[in-house]
Amino acid sequence: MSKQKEAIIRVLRETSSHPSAEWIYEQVRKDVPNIGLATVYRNLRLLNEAGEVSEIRTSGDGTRFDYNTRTHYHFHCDRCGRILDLDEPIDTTIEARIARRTGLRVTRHHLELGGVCLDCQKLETHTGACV
Amino acid sequence: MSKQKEAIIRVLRETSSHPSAEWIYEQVRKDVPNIGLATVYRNLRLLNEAGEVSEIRTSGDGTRFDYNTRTHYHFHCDRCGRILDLDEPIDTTIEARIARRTGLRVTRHHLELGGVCLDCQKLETHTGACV
DNA sequence: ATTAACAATGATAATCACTATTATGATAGC
DNA sequence: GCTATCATAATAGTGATTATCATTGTTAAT
Repeated sequence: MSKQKEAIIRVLRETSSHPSAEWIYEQVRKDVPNIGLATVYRNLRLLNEAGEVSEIRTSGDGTRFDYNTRTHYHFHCDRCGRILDLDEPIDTTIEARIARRTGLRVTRHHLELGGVCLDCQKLETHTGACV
Repeated sequence: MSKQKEAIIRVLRETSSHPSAEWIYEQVRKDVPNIGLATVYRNLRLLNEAGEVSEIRTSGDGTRFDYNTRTHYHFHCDRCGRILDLDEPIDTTIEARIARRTGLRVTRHHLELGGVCLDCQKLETHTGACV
């Protein structure tokens, strides 16, 4: 466990957002100024393979990382690109159900909702923009 | 509507797979041999913006395209990368439900299951590979 | 038919996110 | 102290996608 890896985990743990590798890099630089971007990518990949973080591939923006590896659902704002956690209850039967019906081996599932977040809706009202 | 755009749509309509831009490019070249790769990308982007095709961003493999723009759910094989359509019934209430509960404006949702497809499972048996 | 206006193309350069390479520095066992 | 090991920093490289731009259709008016 290098100080770089530690710093990356600390950044991930202390944010409730779902940051990109680039953003994580910027934050970690405050702790470890001469860290390389490749180190961030490498450790994020290793952490993902070890199941300590999970990758989120969004529609439109790049790859994001999540310290919370338990299955949960996401909302993606098409305006600002932010990802929010939803507290929608997890469908615990769908993987087995589809596996039984189709024969596929199902090991994960993810639900993504999309639209406009509260902040971006407020912004519309203030500016009078019509969408 | 150029003959290039037409050919791209034809390829998309005639395949049940969820092809990458590169694959579409290879197919369209049979019709329009000297089409440029950039033209394929440009038209795919335009078609997506016009809502005539939809982009699928997978975990691991690149962007895929789907001529079917009606909401439906996908299965992503983590071995071969193929995407299959599921005939799981669509949850028609979730968008409104979450919108009501959270205030978010919800305009779309997508469910992705992941695991190992039938072909890749067969392959395991034949080779005796242990996963 | 000719021209003008304009949209779409093909070729290629550039960009972006990410990965491989390589030489270096820290750490631990001998 | 010396060497093996491992993660690192720096940088070059890769692959997918996008921007640029001169050229080529395409259409409409003359």
